[in-house]
Amino acid sequence: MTKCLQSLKHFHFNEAEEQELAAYAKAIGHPARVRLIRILAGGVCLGSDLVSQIGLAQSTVSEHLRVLKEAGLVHAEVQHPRTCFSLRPEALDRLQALLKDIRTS
Amino acid sequence: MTKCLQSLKHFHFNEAEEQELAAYAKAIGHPARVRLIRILAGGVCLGSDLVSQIGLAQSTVSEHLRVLKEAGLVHAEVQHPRTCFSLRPEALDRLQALLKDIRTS
DNA sequence: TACCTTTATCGTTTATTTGCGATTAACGAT
DNA sequence: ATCGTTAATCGCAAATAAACGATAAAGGTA
Repeated sequence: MTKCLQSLKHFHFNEAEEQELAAYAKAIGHPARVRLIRILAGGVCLGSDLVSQIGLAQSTVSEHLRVLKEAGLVHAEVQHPRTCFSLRPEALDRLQALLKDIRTS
Repeated sequence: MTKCLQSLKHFHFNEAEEQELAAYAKAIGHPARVRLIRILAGGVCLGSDLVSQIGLAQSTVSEHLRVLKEAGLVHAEVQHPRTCFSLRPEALDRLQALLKDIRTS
């Protein structure tokens, strides 16, 4: 009841970390992007292969990959005319650390 | 390069788990909801206190709480006229497990 | 130079999300 | 029975996201 009011005083919210966590989560918050991440967890992959694995238009997959790139979860290395996509494990590490911290913040 | 094509064969995606992970992530994917979760990680809290902690309208906070409830991350116990909100740690456990599994799926 | 392949971007449509004020519902207390 | 308090819901506007087809860009190759 008042337990809450007490503990609130001690919060010094790290707004930057909150936004960081929210941004990661938002990027992962779509089934197609979860699938992309899972595929990439198995190793690097060309965009065209990702497109054929996922039942979505090439432009749609490209957009999902852009979101993942922007969030720092995925890396793209262009080797014309292809692009080699890979997961950035540090990003997942970071996300897991943020999630863990949330429980003791 | 072809590494991807090889590994793709072995995937038997668990679509249910993908959607589960995406749903959790989506719910967390907003700074206000991250903050709500962080507050609740410190203990149960009344809605009115949450509203005053977050600089948003009561209806907006209520909606964010609804999203978190719907995702199973938060529990609400009505004690009229108040409601006591609390975190559901099992949900965070589950989310962390799903995230961990993503790397070895 | 003119193709070919692959990915990114554009333009559009539709759906979802966010945020707010106003209202309603629920019930305990007066 | 009325009042007060608190949270949920409604109705709306604005912003953002999702998806697609079409087009463009970027280089290698013939």
